[in-house]
Amino acid sequence: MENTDVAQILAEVADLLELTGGNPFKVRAYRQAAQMVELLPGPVSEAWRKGKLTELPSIGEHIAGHIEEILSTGHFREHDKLMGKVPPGLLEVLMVEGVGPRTVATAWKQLGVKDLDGFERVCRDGALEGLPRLGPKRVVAILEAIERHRARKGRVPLFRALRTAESIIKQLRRVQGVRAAEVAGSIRRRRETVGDIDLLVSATHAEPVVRAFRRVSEVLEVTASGPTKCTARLRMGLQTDLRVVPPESFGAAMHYFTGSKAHNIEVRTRAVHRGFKLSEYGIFDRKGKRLGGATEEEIFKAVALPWIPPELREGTGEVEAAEKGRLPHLVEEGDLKGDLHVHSDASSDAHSDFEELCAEAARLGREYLAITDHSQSRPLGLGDAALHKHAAHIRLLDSRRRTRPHLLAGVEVDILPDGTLDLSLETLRELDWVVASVHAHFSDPPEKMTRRIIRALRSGVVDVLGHPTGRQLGVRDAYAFDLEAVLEVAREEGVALEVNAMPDRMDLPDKSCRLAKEAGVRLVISSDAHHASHLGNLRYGVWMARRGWIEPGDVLNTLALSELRRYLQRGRRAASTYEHEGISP
DNA sequence: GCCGTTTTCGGCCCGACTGTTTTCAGTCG
Repeated sequence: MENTDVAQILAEVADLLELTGGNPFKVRAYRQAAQMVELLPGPVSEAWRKGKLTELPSIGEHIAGHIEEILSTGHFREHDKLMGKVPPGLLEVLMVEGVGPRTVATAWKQLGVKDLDGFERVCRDGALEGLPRLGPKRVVAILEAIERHRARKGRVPLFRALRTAESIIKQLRRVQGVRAAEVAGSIRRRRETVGDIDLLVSATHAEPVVRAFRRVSEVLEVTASGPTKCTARLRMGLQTDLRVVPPESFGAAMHYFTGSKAHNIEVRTRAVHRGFKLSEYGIFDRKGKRLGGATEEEIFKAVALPWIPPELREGTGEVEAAEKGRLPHLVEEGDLKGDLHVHSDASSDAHSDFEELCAEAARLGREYLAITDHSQSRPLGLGDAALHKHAAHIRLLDSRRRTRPHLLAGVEVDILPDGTLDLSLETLRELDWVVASVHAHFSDPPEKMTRRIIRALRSGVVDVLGHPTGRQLGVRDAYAFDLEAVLEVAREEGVALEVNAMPDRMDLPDKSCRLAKEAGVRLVISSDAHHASHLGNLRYGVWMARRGWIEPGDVLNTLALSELRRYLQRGRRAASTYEHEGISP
């Protein structure tokens, strides 16, 4: 039982309660608890064993008891009971954007809708349109949203797939005779969403590995199984393919099953041009003599290439770059010196105080943290006066601290619909670090969104644009705007773009990272931590950056604090080109 | 169901937007 499974059960209880008209505050309690569990970096079962569940924010005595029930029995009676009352297919209907519990409950009770197909049917045949507050425009919007939902389906965010994959790998490594067990496929390439899980094992005898795999608790149903290969559907919904190969083929198989398809075709073509044959079993010459295959390095070497990091293997120029010795020296998590987007409990949606944040950041070896709580238009966010006080408090605290991490006084200020900022420029100028983000009005038309963001970047007080596309993996697509126009302004104004490392955001997307680099815009890889435990999530941002060919020099927070301070002084703070208030959007 | 320098009861964010109405319900962030 993994965090995701527990979180899913709790979230489903919230949905089911909502559909049956339960107490909305109870609904919210379950939802918050689910999110807490989902984003916990360590296993929730460990917190349970140590009796520390109730120490987590949003988890009280009741829900801790429920989690215990789920972990120890695999079931939650309350959940089963609710599932008996509500058609389970309705949960998927709730995931359609713009469709909430009231609409679903109405369609269910009045039209007998039981699942997404049924819901689509009543949208199309006009039955839904007659119901209260449901006119033609909404029905059209809903049908479009159903289509988007269907397009997203079948892929899950990397962090979910990775957790399951790593858990299975750990179990396979314990099987006797296993030399190595690794995750391949799009997970290894660190794509932000994953359609299936590819697992690869090196062993002299395949059968025990396949047998063990079939018995793994994550497996729901085995759909195909042979002596060296097994395909199964997992409880979490994805399909997974296991391949067992002999040690002398492991590198070739890793390369083959890591992909991408486009990358493999390029490398294989190179092999053919040299008179070789490349397959998942190895690389061979014309006479069938094995030239290599135990390691990936042997494969690359045989086709006269240096080893290419998996994140680059998308067939987007990495082979050519490798051939010319121009592969980027990709950024690594260890290059990051600090974290420049962190919420303290002064933000209503965050849970850790300065002390907890500093302790965890110290443990992770961070040299500095920028405390960037929300501005006033967020619920309970900070206004000018409150932020002034907050910043003073942060600086005082920092001056008293003798150890790392150092604290920077910052803010995450909202970019309002007209492109102005949610705090006075005077206040913002005082701060060490300003993240500016869009948090509302996501559906502005692209031209308006572009103008809105550009106006914010021209304010002369913004250091970085936070989670630039607003996407939430598996939930919400990026909002539409002209990235290239924004990049141009960002470069002119010396504003960086954030690579937000929240596992369900990973925003900036990889391709956009690459565009930013080409446009001469610096990046900042930040955790956007809302709890001390989230500070460890930076790797998700690093992965996106690596997929975007990003090197340490492209990333501001690879700078030591003294260098960062120097950079900020000669950067946009020196010359503001724009008077914010007077310009219309 | 959670939470508490407004602490064990009684709050819990709330305004904007949209499509639907003719004053507002539902959804979202």
